[in-house]
Amino acid sequence: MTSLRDVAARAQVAVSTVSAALNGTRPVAAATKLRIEQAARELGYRPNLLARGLQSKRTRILALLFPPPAGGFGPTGMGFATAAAEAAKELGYHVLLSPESAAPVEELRHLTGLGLVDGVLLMEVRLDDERPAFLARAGVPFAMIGRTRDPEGIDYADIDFAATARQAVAHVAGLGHRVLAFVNSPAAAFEAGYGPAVRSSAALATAAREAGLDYVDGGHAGSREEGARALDALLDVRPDVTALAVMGDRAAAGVLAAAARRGLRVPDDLTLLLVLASARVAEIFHPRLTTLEPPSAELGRLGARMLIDRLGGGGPPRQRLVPCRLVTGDSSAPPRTGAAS
Amino acid sequence: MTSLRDVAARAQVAVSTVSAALNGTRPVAAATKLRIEQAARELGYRPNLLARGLQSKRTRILALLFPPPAGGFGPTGMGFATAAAEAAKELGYHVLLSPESAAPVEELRHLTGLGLVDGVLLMEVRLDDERPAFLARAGVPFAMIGRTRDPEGIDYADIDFAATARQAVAHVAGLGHRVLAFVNSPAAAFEAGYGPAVRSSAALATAAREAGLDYVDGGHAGSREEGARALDALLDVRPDVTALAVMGDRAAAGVLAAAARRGLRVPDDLTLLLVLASARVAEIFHPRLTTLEPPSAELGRLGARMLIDRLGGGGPPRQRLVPCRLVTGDSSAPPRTGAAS
DNA sequence: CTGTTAGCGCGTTCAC
DNA sequence: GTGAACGCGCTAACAG
Repeated sequence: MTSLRDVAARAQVAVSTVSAALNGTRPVAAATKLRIEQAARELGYRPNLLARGLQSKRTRILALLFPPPAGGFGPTGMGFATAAAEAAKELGYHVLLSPESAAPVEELRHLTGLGLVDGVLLMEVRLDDERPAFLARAGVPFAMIGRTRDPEGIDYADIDFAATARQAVAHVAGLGHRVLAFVNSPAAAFEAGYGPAVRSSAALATAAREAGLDYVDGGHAGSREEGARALDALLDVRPDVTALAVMGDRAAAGVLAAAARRGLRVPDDLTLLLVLASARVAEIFHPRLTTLEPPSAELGRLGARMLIDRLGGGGPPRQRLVPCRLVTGDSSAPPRTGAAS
Repeated sequence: MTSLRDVAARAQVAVSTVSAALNGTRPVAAATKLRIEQAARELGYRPNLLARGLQSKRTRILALLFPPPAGGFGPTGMGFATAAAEAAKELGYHVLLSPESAAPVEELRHLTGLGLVDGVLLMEVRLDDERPAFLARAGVPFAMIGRTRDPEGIDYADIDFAATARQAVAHVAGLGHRVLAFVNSPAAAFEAGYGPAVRSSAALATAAREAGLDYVDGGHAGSREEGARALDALLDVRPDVTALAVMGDRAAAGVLAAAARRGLRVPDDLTLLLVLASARVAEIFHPRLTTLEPPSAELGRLGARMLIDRLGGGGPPRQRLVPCRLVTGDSSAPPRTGAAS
């Protein structure tokens, strides 16, 4: 562990001069500066982050809070995390992975009290999330990936559900469909106020109406079995549905299975859209599903950048909405003529 | 930010006494101790990790190194990370997420030079990985999730490929199959010495031989297209193959598609096994695939524990192998009588 | 049993 | 342009 002092000794200068030379805090003669840099290089000097943080009150460490394993999107969580960590690294920051327990606020109080992190990045934000309120009150800088019901004044990056829904509707309407149904994530997620669950259905309904399509609520499903039941229930009531969006890969698998069981072929008899799943996952379905891929990496990056900018100073809150990417698979096609009543 | 001094002032004692009382470093009179604890509670005191780390040379922070996004297992990476972070938290440690760039060793040199982390947890270890050697030389404590070709003397937790392969072979042999083929991950991964790719095929071949089964090398595939081609190539040469293990979900999707195209039904005409994919993923296939689910969470936990134990003191290196869990889906069945020549 | 002192490695005043 | 001194919050010596 070579320290500033070692470098100073080797370069024959005072410690403070080395600090100044390396940080550019104050002017240092070119010659001595060179000597110092050389000495630092030879010794493989690395500033001790702890000492620096202790002194400067800035650790350049961000906490990334993520919920218990089973929650929400699943695989895409990793996308946020790695992208955020990478973006942070580019800006000279580190990311601390903080798994959340049952008592998120207590957890946060503890974590932020340690003086270890400069700010917090929130994932899986619910509409009425209590964490933002706590952090704001505690004066801890933070940003959200996702957003609360009323996120005014808070930095966040979230999916642009409205644009995404319009995209989806345009896709199916362009193919000639007149009716769009949607099977949402499990009721529990919806009732918990989980953003994507609540906003997806609302946005799809609105977009469909605006485009003159008939929107049908296909209920909720989380498992394969529930997905199958959802399709059955849906078609029993609305046999005129020719296009269906599904949130959640397992539910989609169930829908596909139930469709096959009913003798419906995808995409000939039914157009299927996966909502908020990666193209990688959409591709393992048969047929390959058309999907609205969430911009996980982009959101992670944005979240990290926003938070770091915020640490740097004031400025108005930044709020970014990014639409999903429509990746066309083999599950979309024009409706069968005469399928609708 | 309330500090030790504040607590000391409030409790009318010296700073060092507070430290001692809170850490149990040295005996403190019960009465004063109580007073101190009360004061600390009232002030909401949290020890500053930076100051503590600076003094004690132990930050209680672990770095979790993970490779660039696209690599290896994919989704399961998150399993390692969250489990490791949770296990660490239970033991009073934090986990720093460190994305790895193209120059892993330089990266490590930098990271460990910062004095920020006590130890390093390595993921996605290759057989001839250079990182363990560097860390050992640098005297940085570390543990691996996965293992090198010769991991003697190093702490690691890895998949028990031999046991997993025996399990797979027993499964198909128990159904009556006599021939087992294996489509491995992309050639690039194999040639890079990526542990799971290399060890899976070797273990399956050995296990098959021991059980008296015929083992057939089905080549490599990473994408859906490659998976399809792999099946075609395989069956052209060995039409007697009735059981097939595939590593990688996209490749498996291709195999399934190619099988359908050839008029082969799964599981009636072909038994399909997914290797090293989560049950969650296996479930979205149609039919539900039988899978060997990697013990990601368990490995993450073990890795974190081992590393922390190592920091605590010496002791012999701990090396743990954990088999995958066989989750039976709807893709395994007895071979069609007369299918083999 | 408790208080005083020193120092972890760094940045930042100040004098010079 | 440079150096000496102080303090960030904490732990670990040593006195008392």
